[in-house]
This record gives sequence, structure tokens and C-alpha cells, in this order.
Amino acid sequence: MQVSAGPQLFFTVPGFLVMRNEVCQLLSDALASLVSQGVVPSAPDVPVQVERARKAGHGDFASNLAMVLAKRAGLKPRDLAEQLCAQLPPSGLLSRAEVAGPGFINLFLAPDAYQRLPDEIRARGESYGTSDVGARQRVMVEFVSANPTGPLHVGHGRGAAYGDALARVLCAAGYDAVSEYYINDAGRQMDILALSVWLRYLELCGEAITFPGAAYQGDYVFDIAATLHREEAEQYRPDTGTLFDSLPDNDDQALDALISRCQELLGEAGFSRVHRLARDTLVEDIRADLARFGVKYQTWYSERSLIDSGAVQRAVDELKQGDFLYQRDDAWWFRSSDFSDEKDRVVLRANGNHTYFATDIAYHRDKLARGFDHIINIWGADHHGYIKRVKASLSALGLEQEDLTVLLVQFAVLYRGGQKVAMSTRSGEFVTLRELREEVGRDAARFFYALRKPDQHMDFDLDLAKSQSSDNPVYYVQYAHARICSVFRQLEEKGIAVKLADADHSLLVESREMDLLQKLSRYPEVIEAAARSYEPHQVAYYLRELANDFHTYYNAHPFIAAKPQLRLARLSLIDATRQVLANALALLGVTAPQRM
RNA sequence: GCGCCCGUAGCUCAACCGGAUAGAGCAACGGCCUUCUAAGCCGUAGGUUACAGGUUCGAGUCCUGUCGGGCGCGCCA
Repeated sequence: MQVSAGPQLFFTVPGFLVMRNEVCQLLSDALASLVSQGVVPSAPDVPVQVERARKAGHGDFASNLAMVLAKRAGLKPRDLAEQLCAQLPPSGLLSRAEVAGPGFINLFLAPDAYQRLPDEIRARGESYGTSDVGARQRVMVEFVSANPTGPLHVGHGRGAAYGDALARVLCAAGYDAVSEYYINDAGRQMDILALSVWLRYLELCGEAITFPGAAYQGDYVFDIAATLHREEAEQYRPDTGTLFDSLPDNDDQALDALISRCQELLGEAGFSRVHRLARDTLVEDIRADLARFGVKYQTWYSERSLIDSGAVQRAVDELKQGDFLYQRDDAWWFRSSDFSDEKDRVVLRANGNHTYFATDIAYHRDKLARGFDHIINIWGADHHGYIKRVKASLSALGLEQEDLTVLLVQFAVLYRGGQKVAMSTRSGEFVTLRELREEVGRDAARFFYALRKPDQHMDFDLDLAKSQSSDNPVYYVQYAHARICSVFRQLEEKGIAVKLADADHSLLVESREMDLLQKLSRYPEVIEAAARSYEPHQVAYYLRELANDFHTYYNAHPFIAAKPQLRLARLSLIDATRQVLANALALLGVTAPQRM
């Protein structure tokens, strides 16, 4: 069934269409006509590509369709292009089409298509730009998922900014996207944290402790210990006389021995109490930290719950039954090399504990079992070696590898005063996300992250990010929004009443006005492209372009001082601009201030 | 050594499933405020897209190799 694509449809269906897709449909119709006439072989499997013209003079849209099809049609590209133009169905959307260069088809929009845009944007409000190209497919985006063993650092910040923006962009493009944080609360690192808290607690009880160098050193460990001491007094202070006797020389082994002794001395319930207190405190801290960064999750999913529910055991058993596991050196290995991984991977260690990978297998299976059409993991680039094994496990469990996309975020290197900021988790010398937010502000930090595509190495200039000057790109965009708000405040102060709905947009004939209208019309396409390629940075670049068009317009033409009819049209245009600036900033988690 | 990511203006980065003359910001230089916020605008200059081949009507984009950078290659998470 063909969709007719007149302006009627485009402007009356409440906002689920994208202008470029409408143009694309017109061209598809033209192609179908040529096929039915036998000019072009039937059922060409070539997708019809239409893109925004990159140069003024090339019209509004351009297509390479004729060049792609020329060979199989046995026609010269330009001749085929002529025929395609002739077959374009009548439409209020396009005013004309012409052949250019080696065979491009340049398409020109009817002025009316632009002139109705401000009203359309006003009617759509916050939803302008959204579309249904995602067809309500259910997508989960999992990101950050840092161990709750300490505060988030700036590396997590990049993943948070990216994941959150991506989820929002996907929603805007018509996907049913949700965000999830996977709480790694089951591993050895958490045991070390619990031990660290307990040792600090013992200090508070007056014990002389030699705190291990490999344990967690951060101040937050003291805070949690203090809470424990305040709430439980000395209930978790057993006889610790032999606690540090004859520990292994090896630091890691000594730590494991201490954990075992701690578990023995406290009993399962006692250790669990300390463990849970540490976890809950840090998860809450992380949640609050991310919330202040503008990042909210629909779900927080506990790794431990996968173990407690038996999901990990079931997954391992099933892999065993399918002969995907084998025993070697007392450990159980997964045959991931059968699925193009470099080598097989341990799932159950010789000591009986499962590896992180084992819970990951159960976790990813669980995600898909929850009914998502697609799951996306955002990982730090240092985890790239894990992609193949996780995908291999999906195959072994009869699931589709294609249902999982792993997106890698490269590291950000901080610069302050032109110097690289040294960071090391080990020494506790890292810049936390909280410090970054307090130093440069949430908006600047989010916008800086948003300005980089994730697979690019990134230099983060702290001085630039916190500068309250024109050097800072976030203010450039926010300033455009504030300026427009200011214009409307001026109107109010002068007592000038405006009824934007009465504006006659045919009065908008200046080149800057056309540029601005064109940019506004492109917004839904930007969202669609950003969603399709998982690149929310496209929204950030679009924002800069839109702000630039506005600032240029602002400097070139008066709004309030114009004659009443023209004034109304211009105010309507900048009001629409304000709406799109606000919508796009919201996608990136950046505020749109009314004054600056 | 093997694998993954990356290499674009002096610096930081874009470039819409391969398209027309590779674009912005910063830094440099020159202009624009008695008028709606100068956190702004306009202009000038800046390039063999690391290098060498290949694929085709067309390559920054795809393929191969070389060089350079980051990361990974644990019964850690």
C-alpha cells in the first residue's frame, strides 16, 4: 500500500512523520511508476536514499537514486534522473525537482511547507521532533553499572551522559527505551569493601588495626563504619585477638584470608549486615549523584538477586546439559572459542565460586527474557574483550547475538591548566563525577560529554568547561534560548500583546529566516539519525547550528521594532526556535535557562 | 606477538547506511553595541583527511598493507 504524501497528511497527523521520509516516499512512488512502465527492472533492491542538500543551490533535498540505478536500467544517470523527476507524484510538499551534476536529483520544498512550520511546532510543543520510526520497539540501555565500592569518577560520567542521552533520543524516535543500572553487588570487590568497613569500625571500637593497603582507603569507608558504630554500638566487635596472625605474604591472599576470618567471626548474618550496609549506602550515593547529573534509571538490577533466585545456577546447568561447559583443572570452562572467541572462559572457579562472567550470562539472558526486542550495553573501552564471550553465551542459550549491541565508550583524559590530570583508582586519586559537577556545573559537563561521539578518545579541558565565557559552547546554546525569552519579557514590559496563532508566515522572506526555518524542519531528522546510529552527539551539533542561525538572525533583523504584522511573524518564528532549543537541550540533560 | 578502537586545520572535534568545492569552535588577524542581553554577529587566514596501494561513475568514509596512539589478552571485577 502506498502512502500519499501531500502536505495535508504531513501536517495533520499529529507529529509522527519526518519530512525527509515524506520526500523519500515521493521518490519511491516515482520509482514504482518507472518500474510499472518497464523502464527500470522490477523490484530493485536499492534503498531510496534522500538526504538534506549540503549546499545552497542544491535545493532542500538531494537523491543519488538515478546514479545508483543507472547501470541496471541501461540509462545514463542524468536521463534516468529526468524520468524520475517527471514521475514524481503531485504534492504540496515539493515545488520543483531538477537534475544536477553527474545525476543528482535536487528537490525543492514548496514555501508553504516551511511557512506552516512555526504553527506546527507550537501545536506539538515538547513533542515536536518525536516520531514513530522506532515503531515502539522495546529497547533497554544499560550503562554505568559501576561497582558500588566507591564514588563514580569522570570516566563513569561520560558513560552516564552518553547512555542517558541515548535512551532519551531513542524514546524521542519512537522506541520504547528504558535505562537500567546493573549493581555488581556480588563479587570479591564487595567483600573487600565490607571488610574495609568492618576494619574501620573496629578502629572506632578502639582496636589497633593495621589497615591493609589493598583495602578501600576512601573517606566514605570511615563514614559507613561510623554509621555502623552509631547504629549497632559494639555488636560486631568479636574477639579479634588472632585476626592478623600469620597472614599470607601475598597482598591479595592476605585480603582473602582476612575476608574469611571476618565472615567466621561475624557469622553469615553479621557479615551480611555489614555487606548490605556498605552496598546500600554506596548505591544510594551513586543514585543521588547520577540524579543530580540529570540521569535517572527506570530500574536498578542487583547481581546478587540473580544468584539468590537461582538464575545463575540454572544458566550454568543448562550450559552443562548442552555440553557447552567442560571441566579442566577443577574449574568449569565455557566453550566460547566455538563461537569465535579467542579462547574458552572460566565460569566456575576451582574454589567453587562462579566468575563475574557466570552472572553476566544469567543477566543477559534475563534481560532478553524480560521481553526486550533489543538490549544495548554501554561499556568502558577496556571491556571490549568481553563482548565476544557474552555474545557466545547468548548463542549457546539459543538466543540471537544480534539482539545485543555493545557500545564502547573511550576514556576521557582530563586537562587542567594545560596539564593532564593524573588519575589512579588504586591510590584513590581520581576526579569524581561529583567534583566535576561541582567544579564545572552539570550543564557544562553534560554538554561537553555530549559533544563527543563515544568511540572517540576525548580530551576534557576543565578550564574551558568551567569558564563562564563565550569560549564555553554550552552557554552559546543556552544564551540563544535566554535571549528569546528575554525578547518576550520585553514585549510584556512594553505592554505589547501578541497572538502568535495569527501570524502570517509568508512575510518571512529574509534569507536568515529561511535558514532558520530550514533548520527547524530538520530537527525530527536529526533525532531519527541520532537514534539509528546511537549517536546523540548529533543533537549537540544540531543545537550549535540552530543557535548560530538564531544569533545571526537576531543581529540582522529587529523583532519588536518591526511593523506589527512582520513583528508577529518574526516572534512566531523565534518562539518556535525557543521550543526546539528547549526540546533538544532536554534530550541531552541540559537545562534551558530563561535568563542568563 | 595476537585482538578491538582510533588517526581530519596550530588545538578540540564534525562530516547524515560511499556523493557535488571536507565543515564548526578555540587560538590569530580585521570590522560591528545612543536600537530586542556583545555569553552575540560579520569577514580574513588556516588541509596531500597519518602513509601506500586497491574496489567504482564517485572514497575522509569500504578492502589490504605500513606507521603512530589508546585499550585488552587472569580460575579479577
